[in-house]
Amino acid sequence: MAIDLFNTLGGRVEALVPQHDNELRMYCCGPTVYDYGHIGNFRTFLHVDVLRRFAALKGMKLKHVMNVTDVDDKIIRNAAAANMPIGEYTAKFERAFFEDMDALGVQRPEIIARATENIGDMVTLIEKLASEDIAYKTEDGSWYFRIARFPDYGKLSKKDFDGIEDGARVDVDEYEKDAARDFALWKAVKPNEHSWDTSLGVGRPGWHIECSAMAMKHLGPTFDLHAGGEDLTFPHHENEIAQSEAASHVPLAKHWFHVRFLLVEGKKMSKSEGNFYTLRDLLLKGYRASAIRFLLLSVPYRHQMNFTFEGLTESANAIDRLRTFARRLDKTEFAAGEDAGLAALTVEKQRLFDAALSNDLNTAEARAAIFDLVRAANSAADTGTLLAGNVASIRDLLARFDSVFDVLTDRDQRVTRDALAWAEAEGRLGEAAPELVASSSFSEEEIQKLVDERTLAKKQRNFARADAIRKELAEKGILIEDGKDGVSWKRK
RNA sequence: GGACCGAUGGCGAAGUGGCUAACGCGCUGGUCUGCAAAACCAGUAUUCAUGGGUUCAAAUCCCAUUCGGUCCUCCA
Repeated sequence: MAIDLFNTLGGRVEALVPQHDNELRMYCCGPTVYDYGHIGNFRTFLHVDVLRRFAALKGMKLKHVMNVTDVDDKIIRNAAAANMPIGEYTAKFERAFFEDMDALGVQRPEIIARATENIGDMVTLIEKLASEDIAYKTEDGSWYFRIARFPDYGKLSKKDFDGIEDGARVDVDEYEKDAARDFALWKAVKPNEHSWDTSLGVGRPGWHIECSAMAMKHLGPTFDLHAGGEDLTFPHHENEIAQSEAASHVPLAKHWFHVRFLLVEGKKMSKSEGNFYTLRDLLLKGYRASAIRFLLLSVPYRHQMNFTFEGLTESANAIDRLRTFARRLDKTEFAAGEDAGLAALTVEKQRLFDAALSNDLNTAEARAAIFDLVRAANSAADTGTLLAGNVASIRDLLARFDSVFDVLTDRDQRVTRDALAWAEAEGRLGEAAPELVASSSFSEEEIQKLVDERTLAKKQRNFARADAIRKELAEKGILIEDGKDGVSWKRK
């Protein structure tokens, strides 16, 4: 079964079918490494992650290229402000970016392409465009793309560029361009700026050219899918199409995948609204990485989602339900045999799970299928109709779910510890929630000692002491569960 | 100003012409438990922003209004 996916280019849902050898060749616009990534950035990368994981589940091979923009205006400005060479500055934030991606369980693309390491390919592409008079050089030494030479301009963003829109801003500084909409391919060097001395002159690449050059270098002139946040549709992706297709004369990408923006507490996320959060901000507030991942994935990628703190708590609770069930499956000795009804239900839920993701990556419905299974299986376990022969298929479906959602394995403690260590190194430990700092310094040995003491007290029917210990642990975020198979605990 | 998207229970959210409007969280009651927790069971929107219209039938299609969002040159 193919994956049906909305294609911005066609404006409708179309089957995603790899063109070569069942290998999905995809390019995803990556980060500009000038600061720490925020949750809006990660919503996009997380949904691209779901796409690649589900494609792999459907048996496709993956060749996923992501760029790292490590030279641009903001980088130059910020590095200068920090009095650092841009390479050192971007290395710091690139490292932080991948740490965050790891924290959220986002798989690494097969190929990471840095702009500064591919200048030569960009120059070659611009020269090719220049040879056809599509690129032209202005008096200051910059190079621009002549939009008049690319009739398809606007096909992705569905814009009609005949005439200038009312209210549209037009950059009056760049008066030397032939047309207002012509965009920069190569920017002439300015004083004290990082630059490259090339056949085009001394300067640095424009924003869009890196993606065209690196995508075609690694994936060929036409590949299966190109992804990014919704804002990139125009001008970035439109310009990429223009640059690439004007040179190659074939379509750049078959499918264009755009992830919608999120709201934070019902409003557009912005620094001035005070609702702008990096991943690290949230970790220091005590929210778990898995809850952040699950929340960001719970609303399908084409819908606007409202990111709230209440939602994070809900997601953490929902994950606890799943993890508790997975533990129950592992720890319980089920009676021999197989319940046919439950076996059939498991098959049906797997069908629904796959169908939901195949239907334009409907993560909300896929999730619902798994919760249906969990309720049915818990119920069956309670009434004794979950039998040993049912366990394997239920476990398989959970694993299938987790190969896409990746929230069952608890990596949260490690991620939070790393975030605290980072905060300490950066002198930002004061931003961390106090109970988080207290809880993380509470070792497993200490916890286990108290848990054992409580178990002993219970045996002696000293319930006052047992309850006091339980309360003490609860205040440090440790939750005790007395089960049939002994006492266990978990961090809240 | 122009183009485009959205509004579903206490909260998040699926569903886009036809069975009792998924699922998660929360809340209330019950079972279990020394008490809890976990789990299960029952209850929790006669109703899908508002007002009109089309249809045998609308949360789903059409029009208007209100509100939120994206884009209209470097923001995921």
